Amino acid sequence: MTETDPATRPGGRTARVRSEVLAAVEAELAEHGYDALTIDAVAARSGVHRTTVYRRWKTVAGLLVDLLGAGADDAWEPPDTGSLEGDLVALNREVHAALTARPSITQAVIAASFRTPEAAGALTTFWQDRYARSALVVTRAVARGEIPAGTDPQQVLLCATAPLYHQLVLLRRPLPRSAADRFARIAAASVG
Amino acid sequence: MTETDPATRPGGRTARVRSEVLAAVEAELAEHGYDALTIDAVAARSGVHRTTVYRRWKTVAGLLVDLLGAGADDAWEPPDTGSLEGDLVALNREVHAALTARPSITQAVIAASFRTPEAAGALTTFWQDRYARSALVVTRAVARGEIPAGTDPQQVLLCATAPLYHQLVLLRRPLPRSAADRFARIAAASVG
DNA sequence: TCCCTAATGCGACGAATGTTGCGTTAAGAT
DNA sequence: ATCTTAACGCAACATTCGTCGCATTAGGGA
Repeated sequence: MTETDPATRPGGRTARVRSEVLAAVEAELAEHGYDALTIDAVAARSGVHRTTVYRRWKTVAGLLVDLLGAGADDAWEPPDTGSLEGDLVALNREVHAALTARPSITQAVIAASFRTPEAAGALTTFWQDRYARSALVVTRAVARGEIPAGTDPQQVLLCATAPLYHQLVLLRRPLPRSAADRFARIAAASVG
Repeated sequence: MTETDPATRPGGRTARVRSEVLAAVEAELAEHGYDALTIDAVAARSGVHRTTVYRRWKTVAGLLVDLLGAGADDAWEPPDTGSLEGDLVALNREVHAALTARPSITQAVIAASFRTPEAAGALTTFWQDRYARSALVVTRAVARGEIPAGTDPQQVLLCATAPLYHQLVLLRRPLPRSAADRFARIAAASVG
């Protein structure tokens, strides 16, 4: 099952083109932001022809989805600090870092998700996976007897991370990391 | 100071055109959703000429911003039920209703805010105003001695409403109204 | 090394999008 | 009732976006 489809050629030039294009996307994102992220601009910067980008990625959203996938860590695991509060604080700091990075790929993909269904699908899949894995911090806390059994993991995680997304993405206002920590503590206390 | 700019003509035909166009926007939004919301489609539906729409509203985002402004209630006040928890529950129900309406103008404007800066500005202004007014429910609770003085209103409000936006807008998953109530209670308890 | 063909490059095309100049209509002041 | 001109209608134009057919390049197996 390790064999690849013989009709495809992922090596050599194809791989080089892909990395060049994705690098161009990131650079363009850093310089001019998501608004100026055009297929033509990416193609021109990468030196790859317009048609090639259109054929392989189809849309701007496709480019961002690929970039998100390339950067995604399949081995990602939620932090394990020994306490629910510590875990949530660490989680929130990851989210905070992802949303305040410049350029923030997450922010760009969120913006793209409002344009094409594929980007929206990719994003919800990504988050669904992340939240499913993160549920571990809650079940561990239950196992430790820290919080009552039957606690809904999704509710705790939403309570912790949602304010960050809302403030930084929708309200578009700055949020210090200390505030991120505070929301994590509130979420932990809400089930304590 | 009640006199209007003599160089402008808000009455008669101009007003009629505006209402026809905004009605077309809402109808188009209800039928085909935000994706299909094109200047041309709106113009064709309203019977107004393309050029007119381009000149007065410039972009799709401009149309939605105007629609948001037309629907905004300047006399809006936060609910006053007598308790912080009751107020927050009522507030969350308003947010929940706005986000689950079909079509949801709020959802459409959020989508538009990721395209053009004007829409983003209009939205942040709108929310800033709403959150500023909503702070009253917290200060009232402080005055009643329900919660300690010095409580940050913004933090409480974020804690209550953010999960709704996150789940319904970004995660794109359904959220029953009972869950909205629950998040309001958590927010109230976090400062109790 | 040679051969097959997937992947890319290239140019041209059509469609959608946005702009401009000018004539026409009607709001509102006199 | 008359006049001025803001707002609108109209058509032509420019630009951007996405697609298609065909030539060229280069992976990777024989």
